[in-house]
Amino acid sequence: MIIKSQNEGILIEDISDFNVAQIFDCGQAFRFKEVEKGIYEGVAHGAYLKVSHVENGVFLWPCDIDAFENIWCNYFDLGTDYGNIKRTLIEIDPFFKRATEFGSGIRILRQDPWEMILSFIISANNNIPRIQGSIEKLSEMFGEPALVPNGTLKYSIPSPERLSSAELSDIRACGVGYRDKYIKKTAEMIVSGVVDINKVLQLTPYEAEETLLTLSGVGKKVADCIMLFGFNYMSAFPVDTWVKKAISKHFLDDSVSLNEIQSFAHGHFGNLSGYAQQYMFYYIREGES
DNA sequence: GGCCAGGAGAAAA
DNA sequence: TTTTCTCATGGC
Repeated sequence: MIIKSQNEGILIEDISDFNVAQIFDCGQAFRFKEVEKGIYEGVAHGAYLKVSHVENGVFLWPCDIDAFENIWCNYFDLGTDYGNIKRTLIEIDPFFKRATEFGSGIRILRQDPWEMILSFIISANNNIPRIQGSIEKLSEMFGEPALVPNGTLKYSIPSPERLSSAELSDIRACGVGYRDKYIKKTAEMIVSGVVDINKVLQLTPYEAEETLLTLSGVGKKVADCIMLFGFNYMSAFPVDTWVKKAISKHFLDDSVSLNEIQSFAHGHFGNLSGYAQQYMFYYIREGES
């Protein structure tokens, strides 16, 4: 991997296991979207970025060396060897030969914990386009405006403080339905200090999950997504309807309970569970007919 | 018009 | 403790 600063951006040459479309379309991030063919745009950790494949690598802009080192290198998890992870998963089960070839450029982003909490509360019994729309509306209504280089306005994810003092009807107007009260109450719990999300990383995976489960609108599956995408506990294995389909088709039988799937994943994939889950999710949703 | 979407929470068994 | 019902909303 070679990093070069040019044209008000960063060019990453000789990068492997990186596919922009797969990274942003595999259901882990909701605020990056394709604005032109092959060009994705979004806001993360309070910064604005465009990403695209170019002839000899991946180009990030607008971005200087400081922003790359402080934000984006970590955000895209560039320090992790995904080739090694894929080889290990294939050794564990040959199913992953197809799944990792299909999603060969997937990476688990390192996202903002609060953004993941808000996003995945909204995700419950919902679909991805609507989740994206709701988050965007919440950001426009309650977030802070940030001027981006092309002159348009982008908005940050609304803070817990702002949402805790918002009217339920205004939150619901963003299309979140009955989840309005979950959002407000969870925001209140974080503002009041009942749950300190800054201390979650000091906890064991079990303690972290127990803590997240006390938040309103956060059950087992949502907690696992927050663990995986917001705090990067790679032992987390979120089981949604798609992963349940994949597991019952390729590994266990049809009538397995969520607990059985969890223990199966933990036993087979261990600390690679989060990676395994993401290759599986992307493959079952977009790869298999 | 019923079913589904990256389910959670409360009631009922 | 486990199972069942209800909860907005839009797309098909």
